[in-house]
Amino acid sequence: MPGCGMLASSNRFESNRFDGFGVRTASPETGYTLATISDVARYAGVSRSTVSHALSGKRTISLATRQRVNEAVRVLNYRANAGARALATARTMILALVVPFTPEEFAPATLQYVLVVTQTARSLGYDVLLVTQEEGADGIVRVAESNLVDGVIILDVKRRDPRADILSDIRQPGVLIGMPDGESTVDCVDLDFGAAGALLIDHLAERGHRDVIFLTLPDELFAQDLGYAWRFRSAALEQAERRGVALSMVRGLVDPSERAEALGAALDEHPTATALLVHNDAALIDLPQLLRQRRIEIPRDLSVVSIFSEQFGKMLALPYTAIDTASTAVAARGVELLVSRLAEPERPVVHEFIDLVLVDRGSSGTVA
Amino acid sequence: MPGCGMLASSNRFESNRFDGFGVRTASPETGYTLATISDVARYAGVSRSTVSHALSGKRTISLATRQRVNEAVRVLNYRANAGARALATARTMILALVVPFTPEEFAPATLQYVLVVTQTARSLGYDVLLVTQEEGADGIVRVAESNLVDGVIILDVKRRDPRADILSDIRQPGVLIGMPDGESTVDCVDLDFGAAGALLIDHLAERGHRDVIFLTLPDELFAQDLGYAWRFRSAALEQAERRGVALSMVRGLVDPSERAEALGAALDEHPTATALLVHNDAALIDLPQLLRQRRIEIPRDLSVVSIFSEQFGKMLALPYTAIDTASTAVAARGVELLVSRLAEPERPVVHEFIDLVLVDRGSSGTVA
DNA sequence: CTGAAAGCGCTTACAG
DNA sequence: CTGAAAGCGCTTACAG
Repeated sequence: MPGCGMLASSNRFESNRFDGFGVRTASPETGYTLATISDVARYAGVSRSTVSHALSGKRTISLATRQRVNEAVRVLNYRANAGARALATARTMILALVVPFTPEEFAPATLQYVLVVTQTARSLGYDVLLVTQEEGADGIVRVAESNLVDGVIILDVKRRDPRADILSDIRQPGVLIGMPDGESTVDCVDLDFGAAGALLIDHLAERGHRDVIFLTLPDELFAQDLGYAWRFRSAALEQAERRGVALSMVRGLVDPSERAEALGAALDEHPTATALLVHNDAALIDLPQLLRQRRIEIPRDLSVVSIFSEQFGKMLALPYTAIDTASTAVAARGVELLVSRLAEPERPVVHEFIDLVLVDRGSSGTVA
Repeated sequence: MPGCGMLASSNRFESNRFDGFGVRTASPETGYTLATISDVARYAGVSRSTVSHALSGKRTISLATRQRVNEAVRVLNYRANAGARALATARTMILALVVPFTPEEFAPATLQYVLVVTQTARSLGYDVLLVTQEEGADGIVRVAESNLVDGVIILDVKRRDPRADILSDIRQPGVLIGMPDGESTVDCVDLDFGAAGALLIDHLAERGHRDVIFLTLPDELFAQDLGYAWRFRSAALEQAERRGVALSMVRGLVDPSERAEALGAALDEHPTATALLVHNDAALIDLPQLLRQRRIEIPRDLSVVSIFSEQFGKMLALPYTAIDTASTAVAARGVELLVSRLAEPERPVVHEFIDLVLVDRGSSGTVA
């Protein structure tokens, strides 16, 4: 198809006739070319710098000129070329989001983070580029060093996270959604999973529970050094010790059939337990059935408290008193922190916890 | 912090001394600037065009020169600026992925599509930019007209999808992961949900089942005009008619507590049914419990066949004979189609179905 | 309030 | 086999 290449615009500037602009042709078959800032300037009868300033608002433009520019933009359907703008400003308005791919972890929560990060970023003027865990640290370096992104968001932060170290090697700022151990030099935000574990123990202790089953995440997630897993468990164990609560720890399993069986066995082995503390989304799927099978009524026979995301709870109608993991708030705040650092690179590093909210759904009773 | 701005590189080219290159300084505190192709050219003692060609391999370069360039790239840690490259080539090597945000739909499948799309794109040299459904059609137009992306991938395709129409308004090609009604002018790939519905009916009919409960997706998803929902249901109904199978349709519900109750009621209301056909992820969560409660044994008392993704099945250990939705294959193929269209814009449009695979897990028995 | 010009960092005909 | 130069489409000091 000779002579109709999409970039065949070499002589677009030769003519002064207004039909020479790079507007769309009627037929998409013939190809068309997008209007550039030069087209707009010519149509409006002003300079390119005036167009640029009129659109950015970075200097005062007379009303008449501004209107002419806006009209030209409208007629020519002009939109600034992202690459050219990025080159000129050294900002891409794109954030990288490093998405975890942890088969042992539960998908609904992960998707929620991805969606909220993207929406929040958009509301602040940024787009989101995905970097898969598969590509890992290399991916972060790649998109950073090629100046493809202005900042990096990391999910599923580990206590000792190599990806956090990489952030200090690159030009762009980053934010951790999750809390690493020690004094991170990068902004981070998370739910306070330690406080959450302690709070749930307190909740049970105050109601007289002294014999509690603690159903944790599968070992595979602890092996991945995930901060939220470790912090919740450690704090729950410590607080139980402090409050004189006997905590029988039961490890969650990844395999779904073994998973339910192990949980059932744990229930059977601890007939004296008056409460169940659950930090394990997968187990929450199995739990209702297991309790019903055993004719265990909540909270009469057993109190149950847990921690899960609002979305997950709604999906399954989980009727348990629980702390909301607040994934929406955490993810949104993470993006805000990153964007604020972009605006003010020298502001002090913040390590922020989102407020804990315990939703009482009546699944915890009092022991005499 | 005067004099240490990250872009303070204006006189980088004045000096011929080799310490003038834009390599990183030891301390990240002082800021640093990335090496450009000019730095590499100077270090290697060649022209910028030679560097460019040596790296792209687009023309033959003498071994000696190539080695010098590679060494310079290594020493200066050079990586091409994405924006500059995009501007010069009119290609960004980024694909837009329009992610659905359908609360009624099940998250695990959606995340799987996102992950596979991203990984496949990477393996073909592309990055993936997320466009949320929230921003909708405007988002597609925005990233396309600003030349932020080279192509667009659309998930959760509707039978009559306005986003598919938008694809013909933009310069970039698109691909639909899902099948719209009619002769789409854009490439699309999907599982053949129509054939899937018919195949499962055949499977039951061949085993003598004549009285079958058909548990469908919630009305909310049909209301969204989702192609896979409609096609599966229509085909199942038609094929049942053809094979003389009485199909009692039970609508899935979104609310999780009503959902299980309604399904239980349906089971009770159809005691003569010998089989259950399920196209509803959420219902599959509730099903094991409901069947156990009623002491219904599979396949002795009831045959169950379904359709779900491998990932979802694994998560719940679903022991049902079922068609695999093959989300991995579908998503990967979608990206391949888009990239192949990028390479060959004039190739004929393809509407492709991924092969159906029915996995027999022994949950369907024979009726005398 | 506005314009001419330089520059961002690449690629790619063009010329040798 | 290699280089000088133009050009991609923006923004932003600089000058008036």
